[in-house]
Amino acid sequence: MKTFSTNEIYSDLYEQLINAVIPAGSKIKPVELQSKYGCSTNTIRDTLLRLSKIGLVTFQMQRGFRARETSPEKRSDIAKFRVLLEQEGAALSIRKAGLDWEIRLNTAHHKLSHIEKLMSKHGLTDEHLLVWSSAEFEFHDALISGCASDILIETYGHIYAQFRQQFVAQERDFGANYFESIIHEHATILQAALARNEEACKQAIH
Amino acid sequence: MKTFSTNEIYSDLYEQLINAVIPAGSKIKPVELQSKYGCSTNTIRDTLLRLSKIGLVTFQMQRGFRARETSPEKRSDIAKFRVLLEQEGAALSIRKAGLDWEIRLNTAHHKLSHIEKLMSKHGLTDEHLLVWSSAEFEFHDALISGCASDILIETYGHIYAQFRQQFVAQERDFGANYFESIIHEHATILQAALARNEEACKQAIH
DNA sequence: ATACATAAAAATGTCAAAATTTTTGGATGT
DNA sequence: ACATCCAAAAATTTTGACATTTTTATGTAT
Repeated sequence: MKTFSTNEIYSDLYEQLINAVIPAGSKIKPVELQSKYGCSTNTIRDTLLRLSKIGLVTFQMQRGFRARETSPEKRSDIAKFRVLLEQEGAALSIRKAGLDWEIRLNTAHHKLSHIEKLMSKHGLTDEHLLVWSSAEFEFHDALISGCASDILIETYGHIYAQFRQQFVAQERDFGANYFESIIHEHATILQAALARNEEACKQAIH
Repeated sequence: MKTFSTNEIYSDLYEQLINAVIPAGSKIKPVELQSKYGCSTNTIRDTLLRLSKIGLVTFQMQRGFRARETSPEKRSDIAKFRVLLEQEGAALSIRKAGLDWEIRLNTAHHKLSHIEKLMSKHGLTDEHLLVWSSAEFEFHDALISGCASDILIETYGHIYAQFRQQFVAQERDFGANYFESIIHEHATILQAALARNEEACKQAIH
């Protein structure tokens, strides 16, 4: 049996959580994962505590761990909060950041755009989705990366992960034009950002 | 020797961190705390992992724990971010919240105000400072409590704790009029909030 | 002196077992 | 049928020992 390093366990659980392989709200029992990863329950516990920092996992004393719950209200809540942070981060970037940022953003969009084209041509394989997933994050992360606020960037990372966790499971059936509109949105954001137009960018993010 | 329950260990460390008894940036070694709390190093580790969720403690694999670092830049960063969240939370509360919220906010301010009067009359004992500390949080928490966004409230709690951690150590020497102005600011915020004036409230928070 | 390699010490991480707490399932009585 | 109590099972937490990694100290060569 393959043995996992602690970091691999962390990454694996992370993946499973943001892709809702471990469904939102479900209980996570160290004993059950122990055999899968070939380690002690303590190591799992340790890892889950670390994941609870991002908010993917909730923890209560004597009650163990759960994948963070979801509900229509929570999804709306997290989506709005994400918009708030991204708007602020983008606005600050537009105001403060220099050429480095523009390049970084452009590069990230280029990558993302490339994958999105592939996906709209061929179907949506799980493999594509995974690559797209990280490229999409990198784009949004690049967008706010010029804001000069570490705490905003850090928090955004957590919120983005939770956003994924909450939505992926629900929105499995992307309509054909769902992707088209996403692609268009990304382009609009890029355009507004590079034009240094704060208001247009905020609008586009929304 | 007194033995501590795990929750007591957590609370005690929490207090020490936000009051900079454990100075920002300093290393935290489980082995050293073990004797103080009368438990195994693993229990300390566990507790520190939980504290890292709030951001009071940073953790790196194989490098252990530290009280979160501070610097002028970081203080400015966290202060700005706190303002952002509080402005948004207050604005949403003003827009959405009902009578309950007004009452809660009023009550919190009343308590806070009471303590602040005591403090400006008599000096600043450490004991007073502790009570004030929690009353101040309750006021700001009440202010955003009507925003109907759990994730904003949760995040604000973390940021507020970090804010305390970063500033308490630095600003030990409150000038006499420092407190006067704080008292005035709280009153201004309350007034604007109850008048349902978003812009004035945002201004006051700033 | 500085840099580098190495050995000793300290700190951190992992484990399996024991202690504690919560949950489950059934028996009893209302 | 419903609630309550109890015992068994399961899950969680804590522990102390052991393995691994990092840090510190020491000695050697440039």
